[in-house]
Amino acid sequence: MLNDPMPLTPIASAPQAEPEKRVRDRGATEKAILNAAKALLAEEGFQNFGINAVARKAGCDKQLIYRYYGGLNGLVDAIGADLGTWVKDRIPEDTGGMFLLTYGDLMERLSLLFLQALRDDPLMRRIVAWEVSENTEQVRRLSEARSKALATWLERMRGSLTPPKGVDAVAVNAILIAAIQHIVLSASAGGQCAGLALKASKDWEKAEQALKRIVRGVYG
Amino acid sequence: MLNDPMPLTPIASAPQAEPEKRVRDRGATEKAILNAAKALLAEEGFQNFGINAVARKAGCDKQLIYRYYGGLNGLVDAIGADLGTWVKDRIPEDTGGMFLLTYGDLMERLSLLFLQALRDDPLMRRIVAWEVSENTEQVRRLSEARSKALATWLERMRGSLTPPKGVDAVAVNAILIAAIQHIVLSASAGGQCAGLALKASKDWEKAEQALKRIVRGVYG
DNA sequence: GATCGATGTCGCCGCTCGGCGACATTCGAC
DNA sequence: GTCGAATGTCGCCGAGCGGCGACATCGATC
Repeated sequence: MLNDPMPLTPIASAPQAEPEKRVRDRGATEKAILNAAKALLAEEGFQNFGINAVARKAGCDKQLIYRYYGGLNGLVDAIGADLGTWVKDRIPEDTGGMFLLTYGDLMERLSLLFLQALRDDPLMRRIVAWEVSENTEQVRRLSEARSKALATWLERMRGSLTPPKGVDAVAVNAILIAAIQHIVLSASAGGQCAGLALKASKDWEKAEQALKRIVRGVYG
Repeated sequence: MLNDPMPLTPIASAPQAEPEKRVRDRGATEKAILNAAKALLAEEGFQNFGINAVARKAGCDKQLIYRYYGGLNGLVDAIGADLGTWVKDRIPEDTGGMFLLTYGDLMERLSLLFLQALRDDPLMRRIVAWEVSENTEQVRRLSEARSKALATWLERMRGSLTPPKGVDAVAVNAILIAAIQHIVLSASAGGQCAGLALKASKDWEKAEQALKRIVRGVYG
């Protein structure tokens, strides 16, 4: 994924194997930094996320992060902007709602899709965990970007379906989303949640079954 | 929150040289350390939780933490053991189940009780956030203690009621607990969750209403 | 060829961290 | 009284952190 850390160090001899010197390519460097930051966040979490770590991972000097992104905050903003692509990757065009007859059909499908998407996306998971653990400027920016991406995704998937009368869909859906996020986070961190094991796919089937039951219970 | 036997500590500030002589009381020092650790965790979260910070807050030398608790891990164990008291504080003896006719009644009540308890307990909130953010030895120990306390609480409150047939109560309840935990964490961190504001008591009423609806939907 | 801005690199600063060795003070047993 | 252990204190170490000034190198332009 990331370019190997340029063996330009003249330890033994002049590298004849490299006819062309590594180009000074600001765009590539910026990309390397951004990718390193995303990868670092996804792999290590926000605990060890800092200027030095990103620079190490990107194989560049940390000064460049200051120059190109204005420091960690700017870099986090860039990650947030990059999060917009999350939506496009996760909209199945073909099942755009024409087979979803009821709001319950829709929410059942969305719940399972969101669950799966979160399980498959370590970066998103780390960001969610970050959101509930800190309240710094960086987190706020990232959180806003994620929130917007999620809202856009829900909006696009919803189509023209409307929730049944008498149900506060915003509140209910917030709770459903909260449940999904926390279940995935718990599983990712400790392999279980409130006594429910969440490791084998059999475990996840039980969770999905329960989730469907809950959605159907409230939305019919 | 915690009884402070020493009137010398000003509010959340490093204790200066007291005119009053400080007695050599190992028990009191141990208590001060434990209280400082709990308070620090509750107030600052796990980000800045370390030997130096605890010692500073306790107004003692960090060496004593090593001596008395065997380091941070032992101190965390002590916090975990202390968590057992959580159960006793939150069992209303009078409404021990005799007015709860159905499992749905029970779970509705438990959900709201748990929600309120979490909202009122910053330490517990921080621990939950810690659980989903890290997977270190310390977190594992603390998490286990919390899990056991929660399970005990649920067990005692459940009484003799049994869930309806055909419902995977373990899975469903895990999702409900996950939802509550994440809602409270999100609110605590950012004042909202998935587009649902969670600041004013009016907001919380909406959330509670939605939660009740969900519980009733699945448990009747 | 000389110049100058863009790009990349190096090393220092002050700080906090966890850990620990060494010392100071007090108290109880004898 | 004496002495040893319990209790409390001090300061150092190596490491990592964010931040930044100064330098090195390259490419385009004149």
